[in-house]
Amino acid sequence: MTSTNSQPDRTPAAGRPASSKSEETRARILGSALASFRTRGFHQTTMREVAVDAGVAVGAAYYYFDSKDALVMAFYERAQQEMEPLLSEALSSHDALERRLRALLEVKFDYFRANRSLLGALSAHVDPQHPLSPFSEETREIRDKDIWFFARALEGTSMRVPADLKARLPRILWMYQMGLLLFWMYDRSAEQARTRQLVDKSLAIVVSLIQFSGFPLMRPVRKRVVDLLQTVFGDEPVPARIEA
Amino acid sequence: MTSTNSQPDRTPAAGRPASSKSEETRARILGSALASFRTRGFHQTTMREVAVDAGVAVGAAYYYFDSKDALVMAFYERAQQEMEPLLSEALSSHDALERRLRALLEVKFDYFRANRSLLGALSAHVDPQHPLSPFSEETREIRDKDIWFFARALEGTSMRVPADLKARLPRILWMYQMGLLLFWMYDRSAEQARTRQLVDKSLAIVVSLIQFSGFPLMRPVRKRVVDLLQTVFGDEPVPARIEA
DNA sequence: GTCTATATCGGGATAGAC
DNA sequence: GTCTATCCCGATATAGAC
Repeated sequence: MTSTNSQPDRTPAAGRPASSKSEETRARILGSALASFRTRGFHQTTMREVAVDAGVAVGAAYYYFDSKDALVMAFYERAQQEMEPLLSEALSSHDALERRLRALLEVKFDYFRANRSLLGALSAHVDPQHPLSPFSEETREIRDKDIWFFARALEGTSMRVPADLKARLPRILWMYQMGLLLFWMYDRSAEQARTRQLVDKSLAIVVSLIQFSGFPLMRPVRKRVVDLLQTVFGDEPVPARIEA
Repeated sequence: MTSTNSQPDRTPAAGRPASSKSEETRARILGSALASFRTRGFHQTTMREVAVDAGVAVGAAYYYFDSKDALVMAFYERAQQEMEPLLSEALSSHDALERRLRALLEVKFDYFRANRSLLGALSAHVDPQHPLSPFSEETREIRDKDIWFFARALEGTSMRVPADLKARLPRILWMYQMGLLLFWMYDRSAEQARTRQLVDKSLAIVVSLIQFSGFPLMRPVRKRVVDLLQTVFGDEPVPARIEA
């Protein structure tokens, strides 16, 4: 759980023109792995099963994926890639901040609905040193792309947000999203009704807070909070847009 | 990581008069395990090593502890037990809420200082279904005892806290503490300076918030927050004092 | 380059002899 | 209560077929 070199791996875009055959095998292995993860959970799934289900030898599975964890990483990457257009669309159809944020969240929940347990395997890693952690160096690119959508959600709205807070807000909102997803993953209530309530109630509060933050009276409080945020997150700026 | 039956295990208090010899072996195994966890980390430590260091066979180690995880659970229990008197003392030497909370936190940080990596192994489990999770049924007793100290911290101070919030606050403060410990575990700054800053700044804000919460003007905001808390934590009350 | 087959190793966990 | 032998699995390495 500590050292798992999930190498850059052989993505289609990585080199020559996608060598169809190989890509197909890779996709089949990833597919059978995800299916197994979904039905039996990450830990119950063995690489031997994955290989058999995909109709290849164990060695082939390891040829394409450096480790079991690398399969999860591949899922993570694929998810981000597939969600990007959906997230862009979500933003373009709403103006008010609350609606925009909600739209982003809904894309995530919809996309991950079928993979709740899998997501659990991922978020089991809090340690930023672990490659699969949402806070690791290895997942930075994915994370930054995602944070960027929260920056866009803020940009595109008419609400005025103080500059000092605005610089921190995308990352905070991303954290807020992660918290919601975490709660959702382990929400045992029917149809995750509790998560739904949590989203409604917390979103309203979050947006109010952002609104209030601009009031002159709130300035001293805001300064203290921004200072706190700086302590937690350091000086990392909002990631610049990474061109696809 | 999903199913790990760490059974109630054979604690001295569990049955006959402590059968000294057996207890001694058990303690030796736990001791060598913790030593290994500290120096080499949880994952690098093998049960074979633990057994050899304790001068027993692997099977013997498994006779006393159902799994490697059970060793961590034993550590968790022992920690709670050993910290209780220290926590009581911390409370009895301070009056102001901020001082009382800080004193509780300091006991935790001091106690766990030598075991930072070990604590990491524990908190790797967010899933409330996992026995070792700080939110699991298996750790409920330990958790409840700990939450109870936050209730005491609130009780013993002169600050007036609205009843609706007061009922929720001990659990919230416990969560706050868990967040701080989590940050601390992975804080790579020298001497965990960042955690120290985080404690100082956040504690001031937390106490201010509690103070403000009683202002009549804050009532509507407070109601919304309390409602939110209820959604997250359900109706679980502050645990009653469990008599030792 | 893509894949099979197979062997080996380390490590958690267990069964059964003593 | 304790030990030995064993099992299973993830990971890795290698030899070689195509």
